[in-house]
Formats: sequence, structure tokens, C-alpha cells
Amino acid sequence: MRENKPEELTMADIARMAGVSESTVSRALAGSDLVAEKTRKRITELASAAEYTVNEGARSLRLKKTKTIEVVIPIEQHHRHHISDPFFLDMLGALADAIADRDHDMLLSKIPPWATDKRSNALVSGRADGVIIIGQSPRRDQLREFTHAHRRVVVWGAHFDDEDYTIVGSDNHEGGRLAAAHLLSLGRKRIAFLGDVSQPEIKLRHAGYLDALQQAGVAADEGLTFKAPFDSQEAFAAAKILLDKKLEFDAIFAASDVIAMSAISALSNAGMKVPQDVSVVGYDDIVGAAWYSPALTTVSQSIQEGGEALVRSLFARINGEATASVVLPPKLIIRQSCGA
Amino acid sequence: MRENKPEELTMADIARMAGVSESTVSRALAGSDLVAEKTRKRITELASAAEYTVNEGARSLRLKKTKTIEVVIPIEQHHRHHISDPFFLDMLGALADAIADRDHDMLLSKIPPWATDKRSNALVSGRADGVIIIGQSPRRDQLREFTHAHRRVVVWGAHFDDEDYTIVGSDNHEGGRLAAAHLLSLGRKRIAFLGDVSQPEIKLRHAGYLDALQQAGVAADEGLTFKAPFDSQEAFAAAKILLDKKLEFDAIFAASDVIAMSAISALSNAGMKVPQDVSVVGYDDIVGAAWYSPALTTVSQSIQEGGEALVRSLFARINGEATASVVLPPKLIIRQSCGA
DNA sequence: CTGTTAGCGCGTTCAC
DNA sequence: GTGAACGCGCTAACAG
Repeated sequence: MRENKPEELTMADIARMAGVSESTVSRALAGSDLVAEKTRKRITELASAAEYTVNEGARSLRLKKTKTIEVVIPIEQHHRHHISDPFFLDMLGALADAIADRDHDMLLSKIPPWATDKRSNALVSGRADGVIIIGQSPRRDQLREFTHAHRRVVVWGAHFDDEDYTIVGSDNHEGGRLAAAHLLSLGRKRIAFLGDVSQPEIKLRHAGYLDALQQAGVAADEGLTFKAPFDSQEAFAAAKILLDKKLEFDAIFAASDVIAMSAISALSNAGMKVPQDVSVVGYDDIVGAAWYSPALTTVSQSIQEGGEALVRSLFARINGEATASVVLPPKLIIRQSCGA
Repeated sequence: MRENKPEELTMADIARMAGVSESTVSRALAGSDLVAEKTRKRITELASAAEYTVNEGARSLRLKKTKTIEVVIPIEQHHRHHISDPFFLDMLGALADAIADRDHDMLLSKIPPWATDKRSNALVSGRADGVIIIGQSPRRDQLREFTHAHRRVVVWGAHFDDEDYTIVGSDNHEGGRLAAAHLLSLGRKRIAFLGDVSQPEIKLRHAGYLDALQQAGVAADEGLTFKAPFDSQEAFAAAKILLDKKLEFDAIFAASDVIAMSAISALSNAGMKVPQDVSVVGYDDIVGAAWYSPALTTVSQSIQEGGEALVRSLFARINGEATASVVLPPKLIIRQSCGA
């Protein structure tokens, strides 16, 4: 196996080969017009022939820019079963595109930067120019402290009036309202809510759901709200409780598509039909939603735009500009799980 | 908003504050025992009080090690619909853990390193110490050329005798055999195959399926093999073709769980029951598989171990050790979609 | 045990 | 237009 080691080639080598100084090579490769057109051409050709590439590390050190963005995303493993909501992969894809478009690298981390037990904060250790955090962590205070201490940070999550950092996210309250309103318009009145309201985004979706009920003059039944975590297995369990308690209900608003699917499984195992017996609407519009059986009616978050907005805001902050939070409009996608 | 800028603190600053030389600070922070216990303690405390962190960029330049691993993963968007097989997220999570365990960073890229149109190869531009490539690309020749030119690379994929790079993956042939054998043991004989056999891994699963048929003395019907891509939408369409052609079949072996789920949707839309009318087995054991309705019988790839094996092999190669490819044993997970 | 010196690979003044 | 010198922040070799 032939072993090329072009990585050992340095700018000085190219300079020597071209019979010019390092400075000239540097300028030529940077496309500076301070260098004669013909020498520039000669140098660039020589460099590419030698498969030379500038050492980004050295360049970063000199320029004090790493051209990399850190993305912190809470993909965690639970026992043997992983919580792997497709939402995260979609978001990751969107971010990867937006970051690559700006010619930067993406550093992926599962651990929030304030958890200093492992590697230190990428921002202060000079490994990244900015940080995107997906989701307000369970420890809100730590997130707040971090965003206060560093300006090159944006976060994806729910909007609250008391947060003063830049946050990008969809209008969860409106999303919840849309879902419940749709269910109500179909004549459903006993709508169960499945989702962990201790999470900011879910809390807002729940609030929107309550508002829709109120607007429709339908009394909300506290007993129909289930604090189900974003985990298929436990969502399934929660749905079973709903059934076992023999509560009267004709619809389910699930805080995520994964929860919705798990609930539908539980229902069908119990012999109940969706949408005939109960209507179900999910949240996220993950890929599987359209091809589930029945196809899932759900609230779409336009993750693509979300990722782009996050990256745009972050670069603005890196450039010292002021940024406002952005609220993306959710969209109700009507398919078959509601029967209309 | 108070703006700390600890990132501007340099080692020289700490040295000055402590009244020692930079070298001593460097040694102290590195935990070297060449420095007196008490001065070391004084320095580390001073540093952490000042919220100083070593600049990793400068350190990398000096050490010629970046402590970061590039992961190339083909998460692509198709029109409006993304191909986001949960498999990738699971793999990403496993890799993130294995890489973090070794105190390294993870650079995520969607573009293979040989596509030089955008940023250059992270390996030669000194942004990463090694590369993990998920999946043999459609351009096998480019992958081969790349692996021949660089030694610090491992790839996840299918094993073929003619490949001479280090490859980690599960035994796809055996997986396919397991799935088909299970179906046959249930008395199913007309087993359709749904999967894109132009992909190496799928091709092997198909071969295993054919072997199982032969071992059982059941004639394979070429007409039952469908070249379905790994995309929910198109898998759904493929399943419909199967139905529309009114082919006689009593089972489906799908090359992925996503395909299996799509197929089940198509079947149930057509009024066919799973597993009563047709048995279905998938591949991957993604999270949703267990909570799907019916719960999916599938072949599990133990992605967790796969990720660990990839990283272990890569670090071995980085250290100059020779590495052999590793084949992980797949496991049949029996649930309800086969009726047994 | 500690300080001094040197240089990792590059971009950028400032001369010529 | 081009080159020489300097330094980004750090670690390692060499003295002492």
C-alpha cells in the first residue's frame, strides 16, 4: 500500500519549489492581487500538483479564527434503548448544510460546555468560534449563566419573556393551539395531552392546547394531561395508563411524533382504531410521519429554516452584531390520523 | 450583560501572575511531576480562578495532533423530504461516546473528503487526526483511492474480499440469512425482498436471503426482489408495486426498518394484515421498531459496539498499528410482525 | 526543580 | 511586486 504523506508538505516547501518566498506563496494562495498574475498562477498550479493544502491549525492560530462552530445536541442513551428522536438528525442535517455553506466546520458534542468535567469549553479553549445549543437544558440556570458569559452563542428552544439570550425556535404555543383547534373542529372534545410539560417547549405546546380548548368553550380535564417523556418506551407506557384508567377520551395530542406513534401502537394493541375511535395528532413532522399507518397529522416545525436561522444569528453575533430571537411559524399538516 | 473574555487570557499572563516562567505553567497544567508539588498547586488554582484554559489550537500546532476525529456521514436531503434513517443518529451517538471517551473532538461532515470542491480534506489540512467514513460511497473507486492514500481512515460498511482497507460492519450476509430462515421456519415460502441491491450492504443481505432459500430447498423467484432505495416514500411506492402487480407473496424481508414500516403501511392501506396475511421482517432494530404496530421483527446490528469498534480501530491505525477488519454478529429480534 | 531558547506553519507589517 | 522579520500561544530541548 503506497503511503502518500502530503500532510507533511509545508508552505516553505512550496516556496522553495517555486523559488519565491513564503510570503509570496501565502499571498498567491490567498488570491491576493498584490502578487503578479503569472507568478500567482504558477504557484497555485505547483501547489495543487504537489497536493499541498494550507495547514488550517496554523492559519487559525495566526488569524485567531477557527472557522468551526460547535453544536451541542443532547443525544443520550437510556439503558439499552437510546432516545433517538429523528428530530435531532433532521436538525443536524440542516445545521450541517448551513454551516458548510459558510465554509466552516461543525464540531459535534453531546455534552454542554458548562460541564467541565471532560474537555473544556470549546469556545474559550479556542476550538470553535461559536456555539449552537439545541434545547434548553434541564438546568436552565446553567444555560443562562453560560449565555451571559459568552456572546457567541445561540440556542434552539422555547421563547419565554424572561430569557435574554438569542433563541431560535418555532412558536410552540401556536403549534399546540393549531393541533387542538383542529381536533376540536372535528368535534373531538375529550382531548388527552401526552408530553413532558417540564420541558419548556412542551409546556408551551400544552398552554396552546389549553387556550384552544378555552376558545372553543370546552372545559379542560386536568386528568387528561400526561407527563410523558420523549421516549418511545415510556410514551407507550403512558398511553397504556390512559387506557387502563378507562378514562373517556376521543383524541390525543402528542407532544412529538414519536410519542404519537407509540400511543397509536398502544391503542391498536388495545383494539382501538385510529382515527375512527380516537383522533391523534403529533408534533415535528418527522420523516416517518407521512408513511406511518395511519399517516400522521402533525405540526411541522420547518427544521430546515430553523437550522439556517440559528446559523445566521450565530454568525451575526460573531460579527458583533446585535441579534433578536426568531420565532418560526409552525404549520399543521393534515393527514389521516384524525379522520379528516 | 456582563462580558467576560477569559479567552483572551494567555499562558504568559498566568506565568506573570504566578511569578514563574511560561514553561513552568505549561508543565504544571500538564500535570508534569517535573514541577514542585506546591508551585503546581498554586498555578493550577490560579489558572482555574482566572478561568484560564489552554488554547487548543496553539497546542495542536505545537504537538502536531489535533485531538479531533472527522466523521463523514451521508445524511442527505431529497427534495423536501430528507432521508433521515434513525440508524445514522444511533451511529452518531455511539461514535460521539467512543470519541469523547478518548478525550477527542468529533468533526461532523456530510461531504466525503475527496470531494475537494468545498473545504479541503480535514486530514491533510490538519483539522483532524483521523477519519471515520460511514458507508461505502456510491463511488467505490474514490473511496478505495482515498483509503490507499491515507492510513488514518476506517470505514463502516460491507465486507468484500477485494477491499483492502480496514472496514467495520456487521455480517450482512448472515443477517439476511437469519431473517429469511426465520420466515421460512414459519412456513412462509413466497418471500419478497425490498432493498437497493446496488448498495454493498444490501447486496450481501440479499445474498444471505437467497442462501437461506436454497438451504431450505425453496426456489427463489427473481420477480420478488425489488430494488427499493432507503427512502420511506419510495419504499412505500415499491411496496405498492408489489401489490399492484398482484404477485403472490406471503412475506417481506425489508432491507431496513424504515422500508419495513413503509411496506406495512402500504399493505394495511390495501387491506392486508400483518402478520396474518403477510409476515414482515426489517433490519437495523431502530428505536421505533419495538413500538411500531405491529412490533417489528428485525435484525439488530449492535450499533453501539460498531461505533466503539470503529473508533478503536481508528486509534490503533493512528498509533501506527496494523488493523484487521471487524465483523460484528447480527442478531434476530423476534417480535410480532411475523406472527410467531 | 526551574528558566531560556527555539520553533510548530502560517499571515502580515514594513522595507526594498 | 516581492522578501525579511515578527509573532499568534504553546511545548520541548537544553542548561543550570
